[in-house]
Amino acid sequence: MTPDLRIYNTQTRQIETFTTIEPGVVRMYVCGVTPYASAHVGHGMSAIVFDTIRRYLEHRGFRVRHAQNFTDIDDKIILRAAREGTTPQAMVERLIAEWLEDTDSLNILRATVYPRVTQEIPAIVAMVDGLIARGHAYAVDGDVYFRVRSFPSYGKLSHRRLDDLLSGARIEVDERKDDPLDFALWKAAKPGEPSWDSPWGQGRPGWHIECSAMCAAHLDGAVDIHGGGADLIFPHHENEIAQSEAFLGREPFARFWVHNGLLQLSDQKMSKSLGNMVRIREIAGRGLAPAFRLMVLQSHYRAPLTYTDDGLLAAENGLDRLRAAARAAAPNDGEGGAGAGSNVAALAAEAETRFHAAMSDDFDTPGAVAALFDLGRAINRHGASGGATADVDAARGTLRDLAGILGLPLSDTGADAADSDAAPFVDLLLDLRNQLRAAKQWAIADAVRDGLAERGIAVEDGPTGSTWSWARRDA
RNA sequence: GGCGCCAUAGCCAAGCGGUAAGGCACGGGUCUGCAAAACCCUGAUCGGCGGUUCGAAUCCGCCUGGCGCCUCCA
Repeated sequence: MTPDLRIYNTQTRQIETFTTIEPGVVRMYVCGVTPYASAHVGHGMSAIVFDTIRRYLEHRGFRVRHAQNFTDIDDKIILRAAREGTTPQAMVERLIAEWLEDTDSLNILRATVYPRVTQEIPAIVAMVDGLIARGHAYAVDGDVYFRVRSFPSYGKLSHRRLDDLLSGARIEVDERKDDPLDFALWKAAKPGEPSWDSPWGQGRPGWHIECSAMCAAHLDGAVDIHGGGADLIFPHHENEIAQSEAFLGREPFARFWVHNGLLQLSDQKMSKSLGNMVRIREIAGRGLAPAFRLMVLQSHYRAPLTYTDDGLLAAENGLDRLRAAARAAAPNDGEGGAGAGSNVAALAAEAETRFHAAMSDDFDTPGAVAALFDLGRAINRHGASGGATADVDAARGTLRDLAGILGLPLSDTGADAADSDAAPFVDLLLDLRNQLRAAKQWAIADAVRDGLAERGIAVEDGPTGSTWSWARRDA
């Protein structure tokens, strides 16, 4: 039997049993990106984390309504577009297309909807208007600010007190605001900026309001899971709560606040503003996107993870191990003792149980992955020992299925070798080489293997014949 | 200054009161013409000091060292 699903909630700081507003349906909103530069691996980590959560929820039988926004208008976009001599719209379109390519490469399922700020202006204006009407916001010179003091529970997500925030002294003082902590819902347009009509004049939305409006428009106002990187807890998510709950007049706006730890690069947060980023397309271009996914999954989603190239390559090696174990047709030698005793079927069932126990416990993907590796070893151990090959095949199926839940495809990477234009020629070379081997012409046979290796083709000799595959690009 | 997180074998990383998962790398074996793969074997008492407990990596306190948020950020 499958254990209850338990998830850590940032707001309560506790692991709670997961329940939904509507039975069988999960409304999940994950803060997306502001497309003003290529996505880096930190964004990739977040996308992988929430994609894995979504996949597991779906595996558990939930229908997941997954919304991820694009903040397609803001200061940085305007600035960057101007610098590049293009329009904000053109740049945004290009980068959104890039984002979808990048997330595809990481095997991220497409969200149910990708709302964009610029397409939600009426809903945003309506919400801002409603907040003014309820006394939670006020307009000044074309700007509109949320009155933080009007929302008594402000700070409940990030566990801050207003007085502590004030003493931070890093809040710029704006005389026009009633209170230094008040934040913008609507910003008056400056000359030349993209802008929209509103009751307060030409302008555009503030940073936080979009997500509230989109949750209202696309997920019926309240959500079961609201996610994002840990750096969004304050002020972004705190402000979202204030806006949404003040507007809706009820709580909670989100039942589970889920935040992933941040990816670090050389012991420092990776961030677009710091410029210390590694782009997703760089690793995808090296064929290491699946390895990156495994690297992320081998650490708990709430813990920070340091990105290193060594770590990435280590994950690739581990992934190869899983792929080999899952490969059905490979009649590996490896006549390990195996023997009777434990049987694969039982070990597969055990791995599955461990997998679900781990995933149900606040998405402990490292534990789930460990179960996968153990199952892989059990398969390899029994693989060649004759016996119940049907059980071994079934275990391979279990391994592939469980890995699939994590978004790790283990299916034959050998397929692309067979499809390659070079295949007939490589096959011919291997055929000739095996004739040489039969004649014990080792030196020439090895020269062929070495020559192929130099050209990126790895050859392996097994008891039933030789196989080849494209070696990983670069290394 | 305020709030919070982390510190486990060479590296990465689980663990949530009962005597340390998993991955990578290293070394020794088996198999192999060789190589590769696979399998087997080998390694930590959990940053330091106190405390609570029959019992703590797991709870509490202090210290040391990292990091995050408080400003745009996944």
